[in-house]
Amino acid sequence: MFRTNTCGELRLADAGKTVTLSGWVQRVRKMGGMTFVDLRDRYGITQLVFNDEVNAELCAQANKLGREDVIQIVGRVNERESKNKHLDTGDIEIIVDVLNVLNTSLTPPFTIEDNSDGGDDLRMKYRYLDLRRNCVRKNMELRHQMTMEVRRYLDSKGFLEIETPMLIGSTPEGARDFVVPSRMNPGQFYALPQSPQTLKQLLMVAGMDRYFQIVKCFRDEDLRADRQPEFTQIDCEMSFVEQEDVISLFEGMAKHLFKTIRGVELTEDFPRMPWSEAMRLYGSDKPDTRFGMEFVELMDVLKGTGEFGVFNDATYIGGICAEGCASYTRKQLDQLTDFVKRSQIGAKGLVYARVQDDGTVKSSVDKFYTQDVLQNLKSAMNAKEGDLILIMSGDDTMRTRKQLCELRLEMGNQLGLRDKNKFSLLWIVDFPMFEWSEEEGRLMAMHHPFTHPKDEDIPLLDTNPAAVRADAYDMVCNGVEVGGGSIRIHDPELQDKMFRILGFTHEKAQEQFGFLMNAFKYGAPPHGGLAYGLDRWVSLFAGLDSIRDCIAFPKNNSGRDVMLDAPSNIDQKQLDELNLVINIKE
RNA sequence: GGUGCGUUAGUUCAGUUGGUUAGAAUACAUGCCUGUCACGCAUGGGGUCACGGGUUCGAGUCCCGUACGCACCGCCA
Repeated sequence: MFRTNTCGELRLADAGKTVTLSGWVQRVRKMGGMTFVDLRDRYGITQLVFNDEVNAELCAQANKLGREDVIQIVGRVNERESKNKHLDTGDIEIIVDVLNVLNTSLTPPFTIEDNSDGGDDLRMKYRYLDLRRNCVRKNMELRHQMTMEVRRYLDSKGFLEIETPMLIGSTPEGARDFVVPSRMNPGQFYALPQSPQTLKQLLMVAGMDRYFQIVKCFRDEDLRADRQPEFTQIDCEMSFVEQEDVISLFEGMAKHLFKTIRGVELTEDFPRMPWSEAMRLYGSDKPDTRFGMEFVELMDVLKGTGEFGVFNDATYIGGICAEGCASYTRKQLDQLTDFVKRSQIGAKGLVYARVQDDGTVKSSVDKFYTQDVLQNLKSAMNAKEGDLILIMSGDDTMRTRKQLCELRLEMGNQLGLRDKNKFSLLWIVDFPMFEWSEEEGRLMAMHHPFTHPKDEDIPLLDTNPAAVRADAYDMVCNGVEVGGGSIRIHDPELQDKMFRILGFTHEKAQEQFGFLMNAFKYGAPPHGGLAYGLDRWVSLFAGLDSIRDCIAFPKNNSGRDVMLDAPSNIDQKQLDELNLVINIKE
């Protein structure tokens, strides 16, 4: 038997017992005639004691131990003379009688401690060592607990967990597919699913009226701190439901997770915000509502009321009010201006106005406006003495709002309004059905082509498709899209019409999605669903900056697994079998 | 495809205006130490300053390019 107990469970009550423990050597402290060893496993740390006077040979053996050696010991649980409050097992120690070295370790490339000295790149290369660290292991445990609670909740609601295939057909609509060559079908390829979207709809046709799956999805797009090429969705679909049914059931799941994982009881319904409202107030379809600072449109106040050409030429002028920031120095304001001018935000400039203690407004455009106009600005912004008004303008409303959104988030950061322990959830609803793609020169589905238009907007499909809204909904928490879904089209004719608007010919639609439209001809029930991003949920609950930290073996920024050194070249034999020729352009 | 920042000891980093032998901390090794728990003390080993080119009497330091990493934009139905 390798162990009678774990390294985290022995307490004062166990004093006197003879136990066997196995684990990794965290640290060896040699005190001369006495040696202490911290023995670690995933449950905790237990201190081992070796005494030169009691057993010189054993103590000498302990002195030779190195970090991360794997050992097994037999010894007696002893009450400590001086207790360690920082350790759960800090009241006891083990007086060792037998020491077996099960395996030795090279000196690890970074220290296996909470505050490791290792950088990200190195940690990823030796991820199996990184995972030994408390803080990383805890993320894995949290992830496990969350998936368990998800299964518990959905099972209690009658959902079936059904696996769908990983090798499916490629669809050009949406993200770029990862593809897998087929040996048995020369020249043909499988694709890895971007999501099991069509498959879960087919399960609805099959009568599996409540389905879920905790499932890997694959998208061959560039990575970010919150985006991995393979990520995990909690994918769900239900039949005989309307938008309201889906929202309330999955709001229930969010509440269940908050309650069971964070101990937070959310009693209120999550607010609903139409997409157009989110864009108007926050310039984003995933607003961080932990703080206010909503946009105020200022066209009426500032366009044509003064000699400032930038505003007079603008098609959108918007402002935010930073409470108590009138004391910002010139340097701070210049830094904010630099922030919005950075190429990624790309604004031309920033206008600011301080509300001074005497109620007058002092702005960077004073010479163009009368104090009366500036007072109008103050009241439009609902600003008070000591506040700072920040204004951006442009000739592209969406673009300018997006820039103002970045500024708002930056101000939120500077003012400490984005507290990781505060959670602000809401639903964004009434998304537009389509958005115009400059690149493709056609309308694209904003959600996906299977999304049901709002019933009252269906007539607009023929006359003004750009104005059609969809039965689509996203759940947003702290500025992160944690999930989204929609009611789907179950009428083959409506689906066909949708494809036509998206620029598919009937033949092309049949070729790519014929399997779905054919299935719809055999009695498809009304259905809809939602998918939560598991990695983002775990990150949110763990307070992580990157989803990488809650994934056991993540990819780096370039989509590489630096531990496995994947992707890699394959043998010519493999290429031949697959009828593939490598042709890399210089 | 693009923007910004970075790359110096095993590791995390510092390195002044371009100037003698490139430092610190930590890790590692050795020794001392019987109650430590970030133990302490002493000693020691450890460097292709990412790579290639350029400027210069002289480059870790300045310039150009490449590679890699991170953050972001585009992209992500």
